[in-house]
Amino acid sequence: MKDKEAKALVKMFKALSHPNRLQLFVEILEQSEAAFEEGQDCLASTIMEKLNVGAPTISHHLKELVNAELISTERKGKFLTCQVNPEAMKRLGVFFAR
Amino acid sequence: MKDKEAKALVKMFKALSHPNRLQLFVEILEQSEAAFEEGQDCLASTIMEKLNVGAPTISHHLKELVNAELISTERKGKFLTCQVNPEAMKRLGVFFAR
DNA sequence: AAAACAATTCGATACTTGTCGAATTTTAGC
DNA sequence: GCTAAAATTCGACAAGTATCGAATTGTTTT
Repeated sequence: MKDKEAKALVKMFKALSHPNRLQLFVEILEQSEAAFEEGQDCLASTIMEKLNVGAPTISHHLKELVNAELISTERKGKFLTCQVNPEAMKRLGVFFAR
Repeated sequence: MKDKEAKALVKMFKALSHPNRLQLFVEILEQSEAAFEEGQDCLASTIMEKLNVGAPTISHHLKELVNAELISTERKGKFLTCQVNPEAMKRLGVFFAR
């Protein structure tokens, strides 16, 4: 395995290696799946209520997920919407398919 | 997702979230794949030469991989053999298959 | 039994990081 | 413009952890 690829994987795993961030990621994942029916839902505001942490912490965690390229975010006016990055899912899926 | 399942996943991700441990895991993974031809190879001794860390550190990292149920170990006399846990691979594969 | 080798345990240390409060920025609605 | 709401930035602190050296345990070999 190339060093570059290993680094990318480490970054992703690290991003998912904390309870709050994993939950954050799963929420976004499930929201994405449910996004067929309704419009995409926002986050920091919506999810902050589910997780028991403050806004600064959510912001920090989201940035790490983005930095690991697990999700991407988009500003929609006052809100911030999040989407799972399909590339990342595929990449990780392949890694564990042996 | 159940809390118990989330905790297990976090443990696995944390175990893979460090460069040396990921490399360790990948080495074991590749060794397992190559184990059809030859006999299973041992580790701390063999792998320690590839990774640039001391024996105590390897021992510590291996314990974490075992604790996360990503691998299992078996004593073979003086040596310690490692095998990837297929259950874990499947579990993680499913998680990213969406 | 003695020496050599593989691995583990134990403490200590340096570094990383999750969280918060306070202050700041950005956008919406009045 | 002013106020409220959503999100970000900043600084600080507590907790966790990767690594090492030294000492220890267990096993093989001579």
